[in-house]
Amino acid sequence: MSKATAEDGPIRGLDPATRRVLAVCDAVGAFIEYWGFKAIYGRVWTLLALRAEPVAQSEVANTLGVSRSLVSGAMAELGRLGLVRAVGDHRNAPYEAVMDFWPTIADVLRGREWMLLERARLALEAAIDEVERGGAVAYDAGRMKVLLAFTELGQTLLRALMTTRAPRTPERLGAWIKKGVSVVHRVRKAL
Amino acid sequence: MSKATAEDGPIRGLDPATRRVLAVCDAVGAFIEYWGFKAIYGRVWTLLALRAEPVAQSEVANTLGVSRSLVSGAMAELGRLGLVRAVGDHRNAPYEAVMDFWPTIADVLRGREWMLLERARLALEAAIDEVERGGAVAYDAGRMKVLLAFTELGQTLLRALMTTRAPRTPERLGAWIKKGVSVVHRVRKAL
DNA sequence: CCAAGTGTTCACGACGCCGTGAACAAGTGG
DNA sequence: CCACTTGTTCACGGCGTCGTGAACACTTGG
Repeated sequence: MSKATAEDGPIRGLDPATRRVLAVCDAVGAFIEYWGFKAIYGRVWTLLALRAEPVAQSEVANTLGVSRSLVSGAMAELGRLGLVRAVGDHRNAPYEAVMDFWPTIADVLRGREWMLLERARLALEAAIDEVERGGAVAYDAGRMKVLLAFTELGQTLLRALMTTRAPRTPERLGAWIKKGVSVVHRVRKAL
Repeated sequence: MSKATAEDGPIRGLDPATRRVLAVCDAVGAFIEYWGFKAIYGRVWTLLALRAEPVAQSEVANTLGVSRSLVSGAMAELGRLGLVRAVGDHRNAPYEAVMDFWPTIADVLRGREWMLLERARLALEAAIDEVERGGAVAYDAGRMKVLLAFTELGQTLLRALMTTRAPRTPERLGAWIKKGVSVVHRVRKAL
């Protein structure tokens, strides 16, 4: 947890708004770090997302208090993921955040969580088959089937998330999120 | 990804069922590793879950091909989390898996993801307040509100997951999982 | 035309984490 | 009673990763 945050370096003497924004950057960075990404990705993207105008890499580095090389790598990866875009075509064009990050999340879910669940599912099916035919009494086929059901539930949930598309315009996005909240409440009561 | 798996060591010459089960252990371990736990927790728990009878720590270590010290630490942590239980009260009592792992997942979600979302939410609210009153034109309050809505959606979803309790008996669990699958499908279409 | 600034690449140092093996405590069986 | 097994603790080695700073390519402004 002793990662570098915005509190390091001579960042203290900034205007209050920037400090609040840096707190948000750190919070988002910590959040997505738990999702297997690098914290710096979240911090860079969040800073770009909250800034009204595109920002140059060096300014990002200064504001976040990290080196330019780190920002360069992060920006390249974010651009490859489609989460960030250079506005203008010249080399030193400043960057802006892509606010429609759902496709990227869906891609990541598909490429990572799905493969993990699929691998577990196939292994479980093979084990069930082996135990039920070979009569290996040391293992419990019933529990295997419970775990198998969970992998299938997980894959169903993932498939639903992957095929859902959030609206791209901010107004519609707000309504969509509100609807999502109410749907979650309904499902909660249905179970 | 070059972690130690069941393929290491002299594990090759085991009966087919055990090899299938070890594949499942590795798959679950890899899955759980992406959720911020140690892979060994998942491997140990899965082995106990698939075995029909309680197992001693040393046998777990032999089967998985890891040291006893590693199994000891993992077993202590799993016991503290309520995912594993010693059957019998003497020191060398063998262990069995607790199949009702949902309360543990809920605890983890509450203690970790919730705090991360809450931190982001508070930081965002502070930033919005600062920008709207101070008129810091460099930052975009509208985008902040979009992110704030997402944190609220996430917290609503989390709260629903945390307060849901899966049934404890295997038969009911199967029905519950099936119902969950159909609910997911309905929600998918509703959006 | 050159000087300052910007973005990219790479080798390096530092840090943290994982798993091991050895030493120790506690039971068990002959 | 003693050898053997089991479980626990701890210092260590190995490994991967993260961020840095220096060197380089490229652009821009005076």
